[in-house]
Amino acid sequence: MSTSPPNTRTKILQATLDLLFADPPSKTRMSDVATQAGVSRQAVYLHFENRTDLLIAATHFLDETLDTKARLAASRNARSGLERLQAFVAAWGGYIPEIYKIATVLISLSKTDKAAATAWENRMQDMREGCAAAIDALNADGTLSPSFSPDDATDLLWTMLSVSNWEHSTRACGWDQEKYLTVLTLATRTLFYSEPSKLP
Amino acid sequence: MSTSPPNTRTKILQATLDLLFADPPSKTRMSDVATQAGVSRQAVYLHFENRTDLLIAATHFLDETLDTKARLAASRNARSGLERLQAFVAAWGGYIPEIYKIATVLISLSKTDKAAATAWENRMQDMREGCAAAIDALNADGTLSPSFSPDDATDLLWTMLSVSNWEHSTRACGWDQEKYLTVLTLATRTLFYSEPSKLP
DNA sequence: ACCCAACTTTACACTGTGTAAAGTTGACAA
DNA sequence: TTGTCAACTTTACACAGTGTAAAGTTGGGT
Repeated sequence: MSTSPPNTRTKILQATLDLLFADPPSKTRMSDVATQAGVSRQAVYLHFENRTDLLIAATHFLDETLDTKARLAASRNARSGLERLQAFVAAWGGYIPEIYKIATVLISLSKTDKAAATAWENRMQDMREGCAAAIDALNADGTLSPSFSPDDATDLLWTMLSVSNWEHSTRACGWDQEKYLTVLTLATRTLFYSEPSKLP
Repeated sequence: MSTSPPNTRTKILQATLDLLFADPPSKTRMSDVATQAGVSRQAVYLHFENRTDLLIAATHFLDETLDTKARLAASRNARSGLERLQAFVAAWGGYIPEIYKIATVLISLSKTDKAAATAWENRMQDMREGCAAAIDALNADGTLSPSFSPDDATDLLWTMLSVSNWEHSTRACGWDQEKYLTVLTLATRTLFYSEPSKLP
């Protein structure tokens, strides 16, 4: 609804994302953000306590523009457990590239900054719930592989869909996004799905 | 053979490892290392160009004391492809906790430091060869799952055995080392091994 | 007695974060 | 019209950590 003049706070958040997703990659120092936003460095500190605070706010800001929740909720419409698993892998796997850059910064801040660590942990816990829901759906269908308990399957799926795995797949392995999705869909299916037995 | 008086270089490297693996965790600034080694901060710069150089040297130093090569070579004695896969998972999986701390530092330096990135990449490429050898052994036995090409299987195994996956498993998932090994052994077996067909 | 290499001491440049405080400006109100 | 207030700018500085520079010190070998 609102195409009103962007206030300074919004300009700063947008500038942060612009820099974070810039190609070629650029630094995201407080002064870079300020320059990009066309305000003074001090103005940034007027709106955000510190760099971590800014980056966490930028993450939320990005969520809004990406309509994160809606996209991840799509897998809830699947009819079977397997469908739901695959829809979740596709949704989350497709989402990662769009948050990758800021996720990386947040993760690396997490090592020294409690607030960043908590912010990232919360997102990862949300994501784990998606994993749990997919595994539970398989389990309800009776098509969860007997090799894994629901909890272990959830954790393993959670691990396999981590941002760092996506990074490794697309950087170190050199897979493109399509290949990543193909392989992960197949791998998770192989790991967690087993044909329903004929017996009741 | 040599229990000769440790020279300064060795004292510095040992001090670096002491700090890196200290519990509770401690900082590893150049001054911390110097203090721990009982030398001046400048002495550290006399032996190592910069912090990255020091940490890479410490990694090699750790390799020597851990006899890395020998441990990872053990899987070469396995008789079947499956045995070899499982031996490799066990060997590498058991190795990760011992290099985890320094690996983390090297990885985080990699983001800004070309030398650190190269050093870590080299190690990961060595590790990938172990993955490839295990997958090739399966393939030679005719027990590699037809779902994956040898290359894809190698990359996927490589990804699953990454340090960050170990970190996620033992931190976020809260698995202990034994559970990590159990789950990964089972998961890699499920993914990559298939019963030999009866037909020739 | 001298020298040299290895080390220490002191001091400083540089980057980036964060704090402090005084100045500017433009909108809105009395 | 003047005043005031919030948002912003400008300038300046403290602090941590890396890395450089250069002048001491010291102890073993010749």
